[in-house]
Amino acid sequence: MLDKRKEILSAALRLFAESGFHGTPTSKIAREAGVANGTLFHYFATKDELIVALYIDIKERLACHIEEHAADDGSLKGRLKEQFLNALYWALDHSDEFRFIQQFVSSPYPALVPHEQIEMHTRKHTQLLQKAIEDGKIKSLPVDYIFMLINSVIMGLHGYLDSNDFSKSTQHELINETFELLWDMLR
Amino acid sequence: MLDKRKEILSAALRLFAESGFHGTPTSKIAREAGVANGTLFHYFATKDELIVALYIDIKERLACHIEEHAADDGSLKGRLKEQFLNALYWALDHSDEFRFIQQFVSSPYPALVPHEQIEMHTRKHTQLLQKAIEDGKIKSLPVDYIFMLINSVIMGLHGYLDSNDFSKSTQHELINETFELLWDMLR
Amino acid sequence: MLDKRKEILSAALRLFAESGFHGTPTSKIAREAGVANGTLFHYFATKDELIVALYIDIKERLACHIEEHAADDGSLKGRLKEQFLNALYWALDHSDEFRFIQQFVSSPYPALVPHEQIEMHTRKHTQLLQKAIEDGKIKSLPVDYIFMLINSVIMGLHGYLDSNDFSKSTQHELINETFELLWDMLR
Amino acid sequence: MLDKRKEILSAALRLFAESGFHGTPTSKIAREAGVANGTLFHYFATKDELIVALYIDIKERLACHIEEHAADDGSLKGRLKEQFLNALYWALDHSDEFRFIQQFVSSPYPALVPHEQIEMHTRKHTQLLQKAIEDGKIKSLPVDYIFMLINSVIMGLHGYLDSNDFSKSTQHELINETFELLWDMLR
DNA sequence: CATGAATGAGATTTCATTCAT
DNA sequence: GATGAATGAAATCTCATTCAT
Repeated sequence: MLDKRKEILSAALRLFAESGFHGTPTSKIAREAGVANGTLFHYFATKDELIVALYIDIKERLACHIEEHAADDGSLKGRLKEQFLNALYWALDHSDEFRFIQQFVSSPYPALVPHEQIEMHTRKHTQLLQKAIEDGKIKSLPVDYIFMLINSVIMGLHGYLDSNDFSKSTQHELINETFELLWDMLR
Repeated sequence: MLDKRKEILSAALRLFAESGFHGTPTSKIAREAGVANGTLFHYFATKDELIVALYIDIKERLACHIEEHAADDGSLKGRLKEQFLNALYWALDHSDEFRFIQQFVSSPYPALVPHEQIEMHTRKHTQLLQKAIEDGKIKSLPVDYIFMLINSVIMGLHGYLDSNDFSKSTQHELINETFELLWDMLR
Repeated sequence: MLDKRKEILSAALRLFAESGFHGTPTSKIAREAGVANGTLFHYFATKDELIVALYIDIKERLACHIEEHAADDGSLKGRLKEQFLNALYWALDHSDEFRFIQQFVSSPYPALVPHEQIEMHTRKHTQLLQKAIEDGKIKSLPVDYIFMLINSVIMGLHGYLDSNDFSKSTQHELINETFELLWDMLR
Repeated sequence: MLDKRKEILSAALRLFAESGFHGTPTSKIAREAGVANGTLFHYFATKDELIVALYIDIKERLACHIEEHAADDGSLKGRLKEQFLNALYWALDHSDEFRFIQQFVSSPYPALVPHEQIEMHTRKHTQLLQKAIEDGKIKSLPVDYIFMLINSVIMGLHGYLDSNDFSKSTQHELINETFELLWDMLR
């Protein structure tokens, strides 16, 4: 085994998505990760710390993904759309991660995350929006308000696609249409 | 005490919103409800059953609220707006209920709710949308898709209002504006 | 319902035989007997009292059965055989009762039964043996020793017949043969 | 402490014999064994599992005892007698074990013991009987039938000796005489 | 670093029993 | 007598965490 820390995070993610934070004992995580019970506590002092670390880990991976796939050329609308699509495709491909995040944000855990950590990740997304507002491309509304609207729609659309059983192409169509709706709304 | 069952549900709601399902022992719920430990299990065979019962209870109360405050006269847009406002004001006035629901839906519990129960509550809301589509008032898209979009925005906006500290009038303005954005988007 | 006390005893017997004393809650007994939870405690102050009452009840019914079916005429051997057969057939026809008794005697409950109660029932059986010894029909050994031997064989044979699946006639044959073996041994 | 598992089994045996399975809380067993409450469940997943494990443990120890003390030379009768005496003396010296076994077999627990486990232990005893039948030393009856008869008498005699207060020599005499009675019966 | 036996506080649940109606 | 909601002590079992090896 190359990296026990990663094995633990990966096992934890799988199990948390399946049974929730409290339905998943640390012993089960350790077993699933192929390490001893106590080893988990070498890497994460407490279960809470593991959960928060997993949250940060996922957020970073998501940010990387969006950054990597950002088509830097093109119009502002095109770049925003790119982000929107990337976020959704990532979510569809990483439903464990997505369920974990949802669980996390509607739990008392976020209080344990250093505030700047959260800022940092959202900053990246809001920068583009900020520019779009300043350029008059979209309505002049508070950035975080717009960010919230877009985010909500992403969450909702993901849930919708996840619980229905659409074909890849139907999914693609719906995602595109939804972005257009959003764009019309914000323009 | 008039109704111990209600006392238990009410105490559970308060504590779940505060500390989460698993951060709240049944013993604390019983104490807070002013009943004996065993009494809780007289009304709810398991803690899980209590959680599901609470979910259904809240959903019913929300549905009643929206129904009661539905302005039956007026345009379709007016009636939809009424529902939108009602949902949001109810959520703002019942933040415990709202946090509970959020926790609930992003947990493994929904699997325990009989499917028809869920249908029943959404049906009421979708009927009006269905009519709006048929009358050509809003875009011809799947009802549940539109319902999802509206819902997402309600959830997001609630979270936004909840975490900022706006005055009542600013809140009102934001809610109205948001509805108008939504309406433009769907029209 | 004619006699709630009897209904309770009857339900208790069935359930005790099935799940043991401690695997059977009083609430289940009450439900099965078709009476309210608290009613059980009108008739039996405690669960222990119910168990002991049931033991005495069964012992009395067994004694009655043996007495009723005692062929008073005939040889001593014939009368003993009659008792042996009656005991076994009763046991085979009343396996719940038999399992209850077995459970009872290998539990701490017998300590709660007034000693004379026990004496009374055995007296009836030992009287005939006493006479047989005095008449020189069977070996001159302590009565309670012989009683123990016979009893043991009855218990063992019952278990044997119960766990195998013999036809009625094979059962009958085995019972007869066993008595003859016993008789030869004691003669 | 050398072996916590053994300490737990030993404490459980003592307490079960004294107060029955259900009169003995696991917490008391742990305390008596000098281990923490949770340690018990490290070795035995449930209380039931502990009870079954204890049963198997005792059965094995009994089988070992009988095997070890088997006088391999001598006549068939002599060897059978040896087994009979060994079983009885073991039972008299291990009354806790014996009471436990009695309790166990007249409870719903035997259903939890894998069938082959039971077979295995009885096999050893029945082999000698099988041989005796084949050699024409004892009556030609089913082996398990004869085994049952002998067993019943052992159980009964043990109870008899246990509840009376005989001297060692009287005990010895009774055991010998009983074997002779049995032998005459089976011969 | 890694292990996994050991811990013990605490959680859920059961159930004999009481008592107001 | 009969009821069944209410009780609360106690039982079983879980699990995050520690620590000697």
